[in-house]
Amino acid sequence: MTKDKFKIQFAEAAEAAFKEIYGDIDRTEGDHDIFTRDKIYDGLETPKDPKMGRFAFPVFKYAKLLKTKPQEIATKTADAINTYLDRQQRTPLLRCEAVGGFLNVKTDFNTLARETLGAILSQKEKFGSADIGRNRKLLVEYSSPNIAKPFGIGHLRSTVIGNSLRRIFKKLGYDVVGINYPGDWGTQFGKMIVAYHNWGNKDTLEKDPVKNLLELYVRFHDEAEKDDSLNEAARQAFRKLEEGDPETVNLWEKFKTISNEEFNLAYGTLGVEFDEVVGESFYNDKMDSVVARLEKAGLTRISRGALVVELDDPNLPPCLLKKTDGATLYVTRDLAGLIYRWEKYHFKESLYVVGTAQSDYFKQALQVIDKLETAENLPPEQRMTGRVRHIEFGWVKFEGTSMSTRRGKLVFLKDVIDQAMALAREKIKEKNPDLKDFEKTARMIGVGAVMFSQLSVRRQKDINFIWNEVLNFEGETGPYLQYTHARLCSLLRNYEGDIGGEVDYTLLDREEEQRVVELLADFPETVTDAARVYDPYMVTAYLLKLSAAFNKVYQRKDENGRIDKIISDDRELSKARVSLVRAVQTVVKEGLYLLGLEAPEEM
RNA sequence: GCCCCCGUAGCUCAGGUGGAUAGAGCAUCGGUUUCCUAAACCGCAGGCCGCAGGUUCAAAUCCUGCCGGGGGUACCA
Repeated sequence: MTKDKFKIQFAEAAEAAFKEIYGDIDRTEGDHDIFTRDKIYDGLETPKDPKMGRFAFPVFKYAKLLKTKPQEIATKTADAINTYLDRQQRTPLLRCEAVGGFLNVKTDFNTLARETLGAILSQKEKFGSADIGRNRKLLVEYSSPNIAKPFGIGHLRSTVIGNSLRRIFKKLGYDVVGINYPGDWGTQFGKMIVAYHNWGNKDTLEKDPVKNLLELYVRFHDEAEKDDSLNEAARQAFRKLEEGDPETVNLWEKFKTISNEEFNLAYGTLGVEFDEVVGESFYNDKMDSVVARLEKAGLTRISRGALVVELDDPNLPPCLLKKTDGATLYVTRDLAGLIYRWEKYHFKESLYVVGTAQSDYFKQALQVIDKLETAENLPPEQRMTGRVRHIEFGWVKFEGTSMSTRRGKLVFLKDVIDQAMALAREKIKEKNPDLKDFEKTARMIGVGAVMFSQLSVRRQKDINFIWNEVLNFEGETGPYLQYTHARLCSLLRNYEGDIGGEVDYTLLDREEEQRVVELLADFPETVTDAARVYDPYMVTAYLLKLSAAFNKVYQRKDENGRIDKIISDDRELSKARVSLVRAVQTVVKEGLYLLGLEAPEEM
């Protein structure tokens, strides 16, 4: 956690004040002193209305213990805190005010502005960075699409969330390894192989590979409903693949190549990056040793013809390692992957950005690992239990209905991006026809709108993909943030003077401007917050607030109803305001980067 | 059946470890541009926070039950 220095100062002063006034009362709760600065720091909240102060401390909880009305506690301690602060500081930075049972704290604007804006202008995009992750290896697995299926918007969510988390943790100094783990193995390939033999051929496959693969996939499930023998054939085909039958392997390779080309195209347009791409099949030769290890630990048994590990959790079925026919399962490879990655990286943490539907499978896999490490009596530092985390997210529904690859009912990412870009072109033609980087900007905006759609709610929630909302560039959207950034850049282009050197921040005396400064000061905490809950949404919400606050400054009107311009004849005032603009631009750009969106300078 | 998640304005969502009059955006309606990019800004309107109890000085937030939606529930991933 990046701690706010103002809050720390307050907590210290409050501790001293409480002890001074209520020193003779037994202040312990259990064996903990309730008036420590840490407790007070943790009890700080943000007032509903920013006008009430930058932060606040409720004292209701002390009323019973101190046998005093909350209002009285607040009034008395507010005075004592202010006195204490006055003694400590030459220039008072904080001012405390009792309102009801709250201690509302206001920070001295000049100090806040000087420190915050100064830091942003000198650190630039490094503002908000930290080293709390130093020497900590962190793995993030995301995207992980299934080979032989088109890249639909269903896969988009993991891709976008993971990509963002990778950037957020890097910013905090973690040594991050972003991993793509495509599903290139499993019974589904048996299905594809059978489908290809029955209804496919080389020519149609080469003409439109991706489309043809989907057709085969859908047709298989269609026909398998009527004819169960197809499923049996698929199982056999998969077993042949596992046994290394050359012709089957060959076909599998072809499917893989086709899909990889499509995926890489998608990652390219989205600007999504990975440090490592390792498919499920990579673990094919690493499963035996895992199974052997589990057997040696005495954890396996045969149940209904399958090799399983029984779990202690009564809510989970046994974890299947091998099917009756000896073929492996998804979880088997995942276990191998878990162990392989642990041995390779000895990570501090390993994150799996995978949908909530697989939550039970993760529990199973992790409990198997836990049982194994316990059975082997490993010392704590050699155990990965507790370091692996399933970062789950809700479904992506389409216009209120659920998508299904099997029924061919899905939305292609490419179509979505094409439509978004088409709309972006239209808008540019309408609003800024002379724009130089026309196509490039249209792509930034279109892709930004699509990616934003995946970052606009907390990850645990389902997302309803609605065309009208994704293709809307107004209000709380990606293009709105990008537009704000472009406007900020435009101001910087228009300003003739210099920015650095002495700036008189007291000139930023409008309420709207001060609100922006306060928000800028919150950026570092926002980044650590997003990391703490593993959710880029925290950054999204922050950027929307910051942009809205800045846009208010931008269009603020003076007493005469005229726009109070940032750049005016008043050189000192302009300088102060443009410094603010520069700071906002820096933070918006960096925030967009953390989300994985590009920040156009003009649009 | 059992387990997990969710239920806030017409729609999509915010409301960190309970706190000060429940907030945004979209849509609707009205206003702002002799232009520092109106992809913006301002305003009107819109709510028994699914229902019923309980804990608390204080509950949208915590506990229990019910109703409604989604997901999972050994040989798919």
